[in-house]
Amino acid sequence: MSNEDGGSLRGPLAHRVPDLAALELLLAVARLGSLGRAARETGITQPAASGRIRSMERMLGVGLVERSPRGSRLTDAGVLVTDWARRIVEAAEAFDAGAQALRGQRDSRLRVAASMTIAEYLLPGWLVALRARRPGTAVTLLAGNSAAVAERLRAGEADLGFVEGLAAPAGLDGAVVGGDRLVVVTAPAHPWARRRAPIAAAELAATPLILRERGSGTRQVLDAALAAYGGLAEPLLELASTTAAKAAAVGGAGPSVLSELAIGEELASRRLVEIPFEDLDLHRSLRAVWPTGHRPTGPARDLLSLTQGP
Amino acid sequence: MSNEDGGSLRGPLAHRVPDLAALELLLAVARLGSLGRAARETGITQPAASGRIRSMERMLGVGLVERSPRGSRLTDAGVLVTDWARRIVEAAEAFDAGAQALRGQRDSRLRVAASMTIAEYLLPGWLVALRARRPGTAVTLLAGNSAAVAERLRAGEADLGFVEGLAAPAGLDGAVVGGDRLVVVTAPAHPWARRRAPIAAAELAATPLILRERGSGTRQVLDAALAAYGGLAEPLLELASTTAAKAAAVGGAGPSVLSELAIGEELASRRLVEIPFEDLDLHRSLRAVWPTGHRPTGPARDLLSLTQGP
DNA sequence: GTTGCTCATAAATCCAGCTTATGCCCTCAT
DNA sequence: ATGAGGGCATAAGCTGGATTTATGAGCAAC
Repeated sequence: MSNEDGGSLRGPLAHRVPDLAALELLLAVARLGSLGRAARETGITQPAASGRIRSMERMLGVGLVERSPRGSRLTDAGVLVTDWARRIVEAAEAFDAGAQALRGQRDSRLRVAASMTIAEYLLPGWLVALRARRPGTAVTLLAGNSAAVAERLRAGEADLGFVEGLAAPAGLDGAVVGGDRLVVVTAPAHPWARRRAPIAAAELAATPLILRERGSGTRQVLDAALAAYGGLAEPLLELASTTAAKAAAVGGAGPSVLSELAIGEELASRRLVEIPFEDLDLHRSLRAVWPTGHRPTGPARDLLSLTQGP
Repeated sequence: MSNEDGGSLRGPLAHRVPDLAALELLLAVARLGSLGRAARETGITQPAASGRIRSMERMLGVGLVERSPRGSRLTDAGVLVTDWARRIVEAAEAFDAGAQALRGQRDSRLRVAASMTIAEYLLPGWLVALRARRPGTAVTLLAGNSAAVAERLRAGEADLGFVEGLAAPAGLDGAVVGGDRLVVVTAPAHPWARRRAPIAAAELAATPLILRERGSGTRQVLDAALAAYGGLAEPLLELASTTAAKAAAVGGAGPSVLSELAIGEELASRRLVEIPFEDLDLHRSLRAVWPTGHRPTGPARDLLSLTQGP
């Protein structure tokens, strides 16, 4: 009776989750219906594919593929596993698209400057879509705050920018490509999570919160909105990154106010719960921006068209 | 000038994305501020950690951490990469939680039966949250259609079930834990994507669509809703899985009607666009269910409480 | 100055996974 | 029937990447 129970923290994730190559192979098998064909597509030999699938099945303790002399089909469990695997692969594709842009090729055809929030949460998805639609478009990404983005564009060092905020920076034209909203969140165990009535603005203002540091975009919006209600109370914690603030809130340190872009996953899995509030507008626009008069063309226009919802 | 451009399909993802162990290590470095501490936490030696980070930087072509004699901090690029990496790791955690449940331990304390859709898209997140709140709860997952879920519960072979549909199956009590909605989608290039007016129910009924096979939950809901408008036209394609239907729609084969749970990613990256329609209610409830009178207790109650939104 | 933390480098080792080379099974067509 | 072809499994040998141990060097605090 060692610690071989169905528990959780018995080792690094990498020992319990197959590597990307194996997951991609599984997706190929699901799509092509044959280990051999999947192997060929993946650029390995058939025995290698056979072995990889087998070791994946051993690792998970579940049969994934039903082999037959005329092909392979997924088992019921295999269908589920394959769908879960697809999530990992999609996240990896976003990572890859982002990382490639970060690398900053010399011969880049499209130079994008974006605020941190957008670069973190939205841009990778857009880059994946752009890659699907216009393969071979080399993209460079520069991340910085709104002022830095504006500066790059004015200096001609970027072709297209993305910023969040209430208005487009001076000297730049723009188009709204989406919205963001700050939400009040707590861990599910916090008393606020059991309230039925919305939090009043004044109560929110009077409560010590977990916040980003003064100067961050999130903090500025909140400061402005609560100014009419006496301004923010002394923060409970003041942290340098959205991630740190999120982690503190998840850990139950107290209520926080964060961008809904940053906490989708946490809300879905109920590591955080959203607390309704009233009398406040914590929306902000996400804008694509470009130098006044220089309407985007070429690759920049391609990317822009991806971001504009129907 | 080989194909070493900033393109896309120059090899398997695994060659351009670090493995899970490296990504976890990066997250640990970000959290702990030191390669050595991160190494210890990850269960490897300091030189191994140093090498892993270095090879990751070489792979991505970007510096990620700034080393100093009294610790390491992330670079600007490192912050972005770390956030993107976190997405992959979270997807891997969901995979792991799901896979472990699929394995079906003997000594399981909680046996869950769920419909495919819920097992695919929602359950892994719930299991991650459950693991965080009640570590050591061993969960077994059985996936099947609504009838199979009901059967398991009545036979006492499962403690808690999840089904989608308009009403709880006979003999079972239930509670709504969420909603699902069928949406009309096309590839962005499809003429419908440029329409401004919603699709009328009659027009939708008359159009050949990419659909799941007759008998699937999705198909049933759509059939029922369109019965009043002359019923569904002959399908354009009839496919055996949601994934296949999605792939066909993304490929531009035509319009499809799919669960919004299944296409979140595709909508966000605009590989698919949602087409508004009118005069139809394509909502369906997601319910937790249990044998009449046997209100869930223990681990089942823990899981149930996770799924009920505020 | 010494202790303690940080990280980098070097050399030896070890293991995991690949490829090549087979063999068996099944189906289909001749 | 009987061969041809596609599909998968097994065995053996090899290669390379990643790890560990051992050590050195830089900086800070006492």
